[in-house]
Amino acid sequence: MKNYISTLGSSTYERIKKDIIFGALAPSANLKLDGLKERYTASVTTLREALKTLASEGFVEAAEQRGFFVSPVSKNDLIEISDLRILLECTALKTSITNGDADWEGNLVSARHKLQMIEAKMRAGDTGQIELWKRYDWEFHQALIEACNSQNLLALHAIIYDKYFRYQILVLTNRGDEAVAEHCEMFEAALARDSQTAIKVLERHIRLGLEHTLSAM
Amino acid sequence: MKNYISTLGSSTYERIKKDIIFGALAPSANLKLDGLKERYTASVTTLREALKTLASEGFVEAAEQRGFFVSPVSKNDLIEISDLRILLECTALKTSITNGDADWEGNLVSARHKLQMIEAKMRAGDTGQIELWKRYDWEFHQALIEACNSQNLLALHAIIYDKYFRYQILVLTNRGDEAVAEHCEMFEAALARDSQTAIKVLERHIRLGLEHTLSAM
DNA sequence: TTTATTCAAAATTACAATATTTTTTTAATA
DNA sequence: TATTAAAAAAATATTGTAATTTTGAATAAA
Repeated sequence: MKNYISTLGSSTYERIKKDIIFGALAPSANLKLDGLKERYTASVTTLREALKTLASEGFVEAAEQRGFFVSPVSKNDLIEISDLRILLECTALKTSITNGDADWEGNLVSARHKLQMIEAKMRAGDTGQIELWKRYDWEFHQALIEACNSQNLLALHAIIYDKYFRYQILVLTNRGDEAVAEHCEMFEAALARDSQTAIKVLERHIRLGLEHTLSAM
Repeated sequence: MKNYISTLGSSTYERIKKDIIFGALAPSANLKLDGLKERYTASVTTLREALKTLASEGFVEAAEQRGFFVSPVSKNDLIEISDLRILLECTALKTSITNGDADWEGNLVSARHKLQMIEAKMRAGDTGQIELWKRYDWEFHQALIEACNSQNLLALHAIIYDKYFRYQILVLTNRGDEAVAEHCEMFEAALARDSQTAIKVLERHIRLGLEHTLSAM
């Protein structure tokens, strides 16, 4: 269940990635190796490995011989990312609802329960657990599509999800109640094996999030 | 136009990737750093950077603390990759045909011309230019979807295309005439801005390639 | 036959050397 | 004097090597 991070290399990679997604490393920020060495207490070797990997995933850009910087953000990029998320996640959702077994249902119920708990807290004004909220939102969406029978699709989706999420954090404000209701609808439709409805709601969910974020940029 | 490779790091990355796609490094092959050091005349630092990047793209798998190996192949993986290629490339093709301008048409005509030339040679029995054939096939498919207005989509597609291609090389035999005809049909449909037909042919093109490869595995 | 222990192989990481880019300073020209 | 060009210096990225850690195999003890 837990994602054990054993080597310094992989934990450094995870930390930088998290800092980019949550904005601690701002879009377009210059990533000097000397600076990162202090910040993450790792050697250039380790840091470059992490940065190269992040570059290949698109969280970082590498300017040959001139270092790395955090991938910039733009309205156009957000639109591309949102369209891709709709494409990938809806495709996966459809087959997942068709194929999902009892384990899938159980896991989905569990994920939705945890998401509801944190959503209630957030609604009550507790904004100190954004990381946990991200995790539970992710686990819910992941649980929905997990039975899609394509590891390759899930892998691509995971990256796109994170990129979409960075924009949400960027504008800080949350859609709140509306998004919570969409999660409910998706959950109900999925359990009822109504993939058509589930997909429709998911697309709306992503598209409204896009519009909300766009208007705040 | 040309993809200049300036640092040892990026050229090493490209060489290993090519060796994986063309099978010089066989599926599941163990990638010991000492061995690679000789083969690519590069240091472990450089090699690890390349391998980590390839791992993040899925051409290599990294077993923490126990080294790297070439990603294995399987029928199931090929099916996943083919489905993803259809999803991504058909989506891109649709918008590309809608948006493509005169430059797009010109580039497409050029790409198709070069592809036809090499296809004729291949049909005549010249099998010594598989790398060039790969390049022209790629450039043709890329030219078709280039105007899709999503760099993010094109980036994901590029990786999936390469993974699909590795399987084609793996079974060595080529569909030949059939595939050539499909390229023609796609080209005509694209220029006629008949995206429905183009998409239909593209899906058939990929699916027949899949079946051809599957049956040889 | 199983469990420790030791040894060898291999991966990970730090550090140092090299090469490249960027900035600053100096010199030359209009 | 202002402006451009050249040279030098500083900052930074890239790459190689060596030290450290971890794993896997071989041997010895239970």
